[in-house]
Amino acid sequence: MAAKRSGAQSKRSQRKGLSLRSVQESRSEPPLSLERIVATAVELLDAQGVDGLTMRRLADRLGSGAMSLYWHVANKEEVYDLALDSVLEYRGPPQIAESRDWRGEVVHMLEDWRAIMLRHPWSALLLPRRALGPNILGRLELLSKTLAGAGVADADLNVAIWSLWNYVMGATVTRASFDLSDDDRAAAQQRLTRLSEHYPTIERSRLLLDNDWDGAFRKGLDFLLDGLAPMQ
Amino acid sequence: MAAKRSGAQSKRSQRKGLSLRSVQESRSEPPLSLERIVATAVELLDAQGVDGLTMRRLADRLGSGAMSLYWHVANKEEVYDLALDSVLEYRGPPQIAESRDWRGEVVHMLEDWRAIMLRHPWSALLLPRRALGPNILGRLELLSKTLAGAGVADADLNVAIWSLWNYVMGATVTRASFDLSDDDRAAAQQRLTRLSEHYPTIERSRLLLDNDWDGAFRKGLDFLLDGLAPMQ
DNA sequence: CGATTGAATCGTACGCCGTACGAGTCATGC
DNA sequence: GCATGACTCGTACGGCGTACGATTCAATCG
Repeated sequence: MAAKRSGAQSKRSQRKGLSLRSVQESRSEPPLSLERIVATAVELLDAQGVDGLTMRRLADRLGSGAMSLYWHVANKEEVYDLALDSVLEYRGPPQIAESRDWRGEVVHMLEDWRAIMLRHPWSALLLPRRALGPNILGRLELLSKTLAGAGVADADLNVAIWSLWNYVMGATVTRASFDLSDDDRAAAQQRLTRLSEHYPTIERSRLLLDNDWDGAFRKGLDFLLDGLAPMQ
Repeated sequence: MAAKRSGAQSKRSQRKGLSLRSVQESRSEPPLSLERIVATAVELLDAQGVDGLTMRRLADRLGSGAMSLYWHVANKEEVYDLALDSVLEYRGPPQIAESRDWRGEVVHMLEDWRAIMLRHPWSALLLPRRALGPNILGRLELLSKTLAGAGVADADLNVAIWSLWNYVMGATVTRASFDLSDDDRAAAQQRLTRLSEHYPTIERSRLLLDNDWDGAFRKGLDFLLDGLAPMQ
């Protein structure tokens, strides 16, 4: 059915875990490394979008042959996985004491999340098609812990988390898709105006045009949190 | 930047609009038509997923040469666009009188929407990357009209609509992505269990495992609608 | 009636993609 | 000095989207 993602392993990762150093010592940094590959992949994705990333281009940018990548990485899918997860690292909010303002913390976490994905629009399109990496799971865990700490019962936790996650994902994906099609902002506006000509209510509310996306995101989030609050 | 989608036109659609009949008359139905192409593309997408659709395969299934498709369609992107929009047709709820139970209507529309996209998981992955087709816009318009009819002020309409849309999109995309990676349900469970080992709260809530997706969707939706209600 | 047209089909070919395969390089430890 | 194993990469294969031009065939017109 879908893509198989199970058995794939880079030759590198098949080795147990020994002997990382040796080559490391040479003067000018080793031309290839997983870190450099992932970082360059992110650069490329930022610059060219999801379809702009090809193994050959990636290798070119790294000054190596395309096939050299496959020592460090099992296949292109793994590059996508690593690039996505690498961008989603999260160091919590200032982290003061114990469970102060849970609502503020949740809002902060979710806005940070959204901000990242809007900064890297490809990530919003990629995420639904990739496995959950450690950073994504880490964020989910943190969200769960915060809500649980705020008193949400275990039974309600799933509803709470999925509601928030879904909302953020939807807002991010939608927004990113609008950004994507804005090759030329003015032309896009025109196109949308022409499109919404026969949709009077959409037209009247200027739904597709000058939205205050950030404000709308916050308001919807507040509605959800209002609904969630009685659960604690 | 992103893909250009502007100038593309099938040779067919460049012709004004005359002379549709002629060939129609031959005995065994004409081997190719936009309708057949789109319908077959949907079949293929249902069966093989987003990446399973290729022009050659599509043509094979239609018993024609690959290049013949390009008479009816400008390029592969257009096939995606048409397939997506074709699946999203909507005939409203029983449509009784004027603005009865607006909340019930909204819930019905959104659950129908979600149901479709879960029935065709590829559509959830496609939608964020495609332009808004007439059926999608039609659904948005209907949603807007219902909310406006329920008394939501124009100023609040955008927030209301985007909140709901984002939530539905997120829920759909997330759910579809879980379905996607379930080549083998049992193996997937195992993998998720192993993954969540180091995420105690996720583990405790069994967030990734036996969720009542439908119920959770309804509850989150109710929270949103509760929040929206005061606007009317 | 034959000639012309234009709708529709399709074979071939090009440039790109991911990656299998195996040969090459080179530092290390015997 | 030789074997080993980490790492790099050239070549090649099959598949992709699609540009281009030849082909077929029914309708139209003189």
